[in-house]
Amino acid sequence: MFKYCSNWVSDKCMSTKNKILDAAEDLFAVKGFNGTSLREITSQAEVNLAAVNYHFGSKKELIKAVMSRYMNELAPNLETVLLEVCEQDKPTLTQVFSAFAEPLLSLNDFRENGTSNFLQLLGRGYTDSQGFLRWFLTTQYPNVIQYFVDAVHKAYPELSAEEMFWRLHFTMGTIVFTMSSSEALLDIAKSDFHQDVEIASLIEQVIPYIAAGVAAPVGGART
Amino acid sequence: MFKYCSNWVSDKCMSTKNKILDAAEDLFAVKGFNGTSLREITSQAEVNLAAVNYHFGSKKELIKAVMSRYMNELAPNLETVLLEVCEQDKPTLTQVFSAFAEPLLSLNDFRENGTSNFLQLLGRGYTDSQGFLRWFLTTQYPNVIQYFVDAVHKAYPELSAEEMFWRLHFTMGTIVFTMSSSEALLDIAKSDFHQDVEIASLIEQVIPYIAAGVAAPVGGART
DNA sequence: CGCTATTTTAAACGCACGTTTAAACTGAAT
DNA sequence: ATTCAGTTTAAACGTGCGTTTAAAATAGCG
Repeated sequence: MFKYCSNWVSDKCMSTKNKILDAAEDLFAVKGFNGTSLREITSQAEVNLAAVNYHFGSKKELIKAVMSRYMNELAPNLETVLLEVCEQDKPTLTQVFSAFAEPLLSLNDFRENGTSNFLQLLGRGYTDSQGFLRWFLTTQYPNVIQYFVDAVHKAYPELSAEEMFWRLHFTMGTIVFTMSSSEALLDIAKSDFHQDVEIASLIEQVIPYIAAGVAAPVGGART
Repeated sequence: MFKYCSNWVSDKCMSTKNKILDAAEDLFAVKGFNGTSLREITSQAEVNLAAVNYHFGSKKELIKAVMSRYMNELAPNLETVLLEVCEQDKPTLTQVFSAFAEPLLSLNDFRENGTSNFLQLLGRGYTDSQGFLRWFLTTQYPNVIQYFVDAVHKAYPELSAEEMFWRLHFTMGTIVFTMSSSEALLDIAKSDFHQDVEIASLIEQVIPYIAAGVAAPVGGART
C-alpha cells in the first residue's frame, strides 16, 4: 500500500497521476484553486473521484504537485541564466529581466500553453489561499530569488534594500496580475486592435515597463 | 414588503444594512469574495444570517453594494483631479499618477482603513469570480477610465493606443496586486527593515515606479 | 389600542464540496 | 492457479454553503 507514490511506480499509476496533474493545471489556471472542485478535475481527467486522494493525499497536496512540476523544470534554468547575467561586469536591468524570457517561453515545449498556464497559476497562488503558495515557493526555491536579487543589485547598486524589496514586489505584481488576467486582456486587445497578441509578445511588452520601473530614480526625483 | 430597500428607508434597516456592508467589506478584503461565507459576515455584523438575502437579495448583489459604496465616493473625486491635471499644458506622468493619491487617501476619512480596504477589494475583484467585477466597474464608471486615459495621453502623446492599453493594465496590476497582498508585504517589510510602513508611504513608493514604467521609451529602446 | 407594513428570527432546504470506505479489479511473482 | 500489493471503483459520509420559509417581533399610524 504505497500511497502518494513517486515517479518510479508502474505506468498505469503514472498515467493516472499525470492525467490528474494535466487536468488540474488547466482548470486551476482558468478558475483558480478555490474555484476548481476535485469533481471537475477528475471528470476532465477521466479518472475516478477518489484518485486524487489516493495518489496525492489531499487537494492541497495536488496544488503543490502541480506547482512543483513546473518549478522543478523552471528553477534550474532560471538559476543558470541569472548567474550568466551576473557574470557580466555591469549588466543592464533590461538584460536581467530579459533573462527570464527564454526559460519561461521554453515551458511551451514542456507542456501545451506551458508559459501562460504557469504564469496564471503563479498569479492564482499569490492571491488565493491566503498566501500559502507564496510561502511554499519562497521556502522551496530560495536560490532563484537570491540570484535574481543579486542580479538586480549588480545592475542597479544604488537601489537600497528597502527600495529593492518594494520594487521587486511591484514587478511581481505586474507580471502575476497581467498573466492571471492575460486571457481576458488578450481577448480585449484582439477585438480593440485587431491584432493577434501572443504570450511571447506580451512578455516583450512588459520587459521595458518593469525595467524602467525598477530603474526609476530613487528619492523622489521626477520623470 | 419592500425588499432590497434603498437608502430612504428607516434607521433600523440602514443600521442592519450598514453593519452587513462593514463586516462584508473587512472580510472580503482579507479573505476574498469566494473565501468569505455569509455566515462569517452576519456573525461579525451581529445580524441574522437571512438578513443578507433580505436586504441585498443575494451574495453577488452584496459584493456589488460593497464596491459601489466606495466607487460612488471615489469616482467624482477622481474625475475632478484627473480633469484638473488635464487642464495643464503638458502634465507629467508623475503628476497624473500623483493625482490618485489624495482621493485614495481620503477614503480613510470615509471608513477606517478605507484606502487599503478598497485597494484590496479591487485586487480581489480582478482575480476572483472570473472578472465579473471588472465588467461591473468598467461599465458603471467609464468616465474615470476615460479621463485617466486622456490624462496619460496628454502627458505622453507618443504612446500608441496599443502600448497605452498594455501599460495601463501593467499599472493596474502593480497597484492591485501590491495592495491585495499589502498586509503580508507590510509585515515582511516591518520585520526585515524594522520600519513602520504605512499605506501612504507605499503609495509614495509605487508612484515613481509606475510613472517610470509607463514613461519607458517605446519600440525596444534599452534602459 | 389595533391594524398594517416592515424587519428579524430560527429552522430547514437542497446542493456541492473534500474525504473516506470497503469491495472489486489488475497484473505480475510464486 | 493462487496470492497479494497496487490500483480503481461506486457509494456514502459529514460539513458548510447560499438560499428560502414561515412565524415572531417591531415599529408607524389611524
